[in-house]
Amino acid sequence: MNVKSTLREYLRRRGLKVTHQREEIAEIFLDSPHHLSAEELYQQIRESHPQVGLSTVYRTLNLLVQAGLASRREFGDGIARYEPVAENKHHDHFICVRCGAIIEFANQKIEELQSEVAQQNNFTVLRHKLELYGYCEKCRRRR
Amino acid sequence: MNVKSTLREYLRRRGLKVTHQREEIAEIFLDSPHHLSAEELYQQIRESHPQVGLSTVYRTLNLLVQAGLASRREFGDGIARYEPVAENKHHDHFICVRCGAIIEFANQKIEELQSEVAQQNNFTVLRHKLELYGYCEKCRRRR
DNA sequence: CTTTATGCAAAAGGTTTGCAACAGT
DNA sequence: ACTGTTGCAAACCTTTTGCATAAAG
Repeated sequence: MNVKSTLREYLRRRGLKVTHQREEIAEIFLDSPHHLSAEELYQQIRESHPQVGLSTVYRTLNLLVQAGLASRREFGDGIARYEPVAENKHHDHFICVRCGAIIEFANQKIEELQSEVAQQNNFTVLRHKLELYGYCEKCRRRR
Repeated sequence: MNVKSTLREYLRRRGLKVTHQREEIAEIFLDSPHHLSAEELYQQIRESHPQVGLSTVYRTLNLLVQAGLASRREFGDGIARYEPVAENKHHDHFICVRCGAIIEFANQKIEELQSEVAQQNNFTVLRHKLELYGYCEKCRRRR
């Protein structure tokens, strides 16, 4: 709902149009588990709105990314995933190499580390991605 | 050269063949700046060996990854990059969002952080990727 | 000789785009 | 009315694959 109104504002500010499709896609995007691919979002949409096209899903996701409301990630399988940009809730990802589970975690020290490294190297850091690959709790036992 | 001999061993151990193409690709892979895409490697190869096909480059890169000699990375533009796996020299990446430069850096604290987070969440971490996105030294001035 | 690799072209798979019909402002 | 958007199909781009030929062991 917050994303929806922010998107509306974003669209109006640039003379773009607030369409049903965009609103629907934004809504489903919000209510879904994180790390949705375009195809998955498309399947969800078509349950309630069978006429929506896959291209519109892609176009709207790109729009959300441009508006800073979504971020696009690639975890190495060639399929892009999108997730809402939560204002104050940055998190990172653990990816299980055995079962493929993607688990979020947050760690305060990462922020410190980030600015420290940035200073050392004269970078201005806008954002970061940290991914840990290994075995999740279940899979480490079964290994 | 180390990669080349390790690759040779890897191939022999599984009854695969040591071909000119594989040796050439491994060699160029070594001598090149990091973060090479398959296409870039292909262009390099063809300067000295115009008969080599792009599929062979892909196949050999996959081989190198399977052998643990290369790692495949995706930085968000849909093109996979490959880099040699340096045994004891883990590093991470800074990506400039303005000029696209990819700069490596290393930070010891990352390792500590990693095991800490792993413990907290009951993961077994095999490897990690940390990417910082922002402005590099040049671009932050010109901004 | 037998088996695996190569190069080419074609296929795949995800994502983007051209265009005529359509909807928002 | 005007301008931007949609859905469809086709195009695109990177990566993979099938197959006949070539090279390695």
